[in-house]
Amino acid sequence: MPLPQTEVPGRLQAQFTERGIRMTQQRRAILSVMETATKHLDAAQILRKAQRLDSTVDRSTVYRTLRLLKRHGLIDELDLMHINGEGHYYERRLGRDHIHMACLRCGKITEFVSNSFEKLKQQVEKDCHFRVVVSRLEIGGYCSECRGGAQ
Amino acid sequence: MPLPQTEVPGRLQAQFTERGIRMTQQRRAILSVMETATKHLDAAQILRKAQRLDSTVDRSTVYRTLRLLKRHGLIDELDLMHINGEGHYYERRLGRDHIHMACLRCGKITEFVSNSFEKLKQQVEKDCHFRVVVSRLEIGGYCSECRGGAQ
DNA sequence: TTAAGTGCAAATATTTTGCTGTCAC
DNA sequence: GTGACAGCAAAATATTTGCACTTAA
Repeated sequence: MPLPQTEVPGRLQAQFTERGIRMTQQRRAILSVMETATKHLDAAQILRKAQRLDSTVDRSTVYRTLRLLKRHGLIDELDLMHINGEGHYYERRLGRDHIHMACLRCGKITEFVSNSFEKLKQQVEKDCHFRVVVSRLEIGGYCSECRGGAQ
Repeated sequence: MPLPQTEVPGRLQAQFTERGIRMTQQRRAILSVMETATKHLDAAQILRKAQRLDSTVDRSTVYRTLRLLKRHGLIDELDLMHINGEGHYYERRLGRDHIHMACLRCGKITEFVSNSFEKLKQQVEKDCHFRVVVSRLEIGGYCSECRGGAQ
């Protein structure tokens, strides 16, 4: 039942071709941004970066493309515990789910892959008769650097 | 003018007194809504319900009170996997965290309390040296009624 | 008394939509 | 050629803020 880890850490673009989704210049720019991102980006940041690759990219195209990627399960939408307002963040979805931890003091985001998380999802499938498609575990708290003293 | 407050003053209100937070007529209405809610409400729904208890409650007071409750860890903010748009939902925070499962087909929200979830959080504390304060696990998928056939 | 809280209106985000022209296939 | 996709502008949502008045403690 777990997804085969066959996902080549290559191209979102390849996924598009494979699924017969039409490729455009603008989508290529947005996909490239998502592929090369080193941190979680919100829609405004994605727009800005995409426009550096293709100045014609419009805000609405970013939202439409994000929705498309989400529908196809190629990206995840995160809130990062709303540490910086009510916005949303996006990241490429790779083979394995990971936990996001947000430090309530310094704002640092840490990721953590855990077998127990996978087992927990299996338990949900079994005990709740619920077919798990996507999941998101976000934790707010204090990172090792910030938890000294009174925290 | 006293509120038509038939409910027993609940725990949220007691928490306010306990923490020395000033109580107002408007906050009492909002707290009462949160205390008696039987499902997850968004800000607009909370406003509407609170106004039925006290017609003077303003939208901004709702947002300000929700922020206050969140800061004090008395409510949780949820997205329910953004099944119905990009809005946010709120629920009272009770003793035990629970998992939210959202059916991608019928929209039903199910809750699940799991010991494994508690253990997972303990593992994060230990392995990541991260002090867990709040956590949120949301799962999107198909409930038992909706998973027949091709799902 | 007085600092905290409130409504109101306006300002900010954030996301979506209608329309018309364009482009990938 | 044609249906999907684009930009643009405006609408629809969602949330926050400045300010003068009110109120809980």
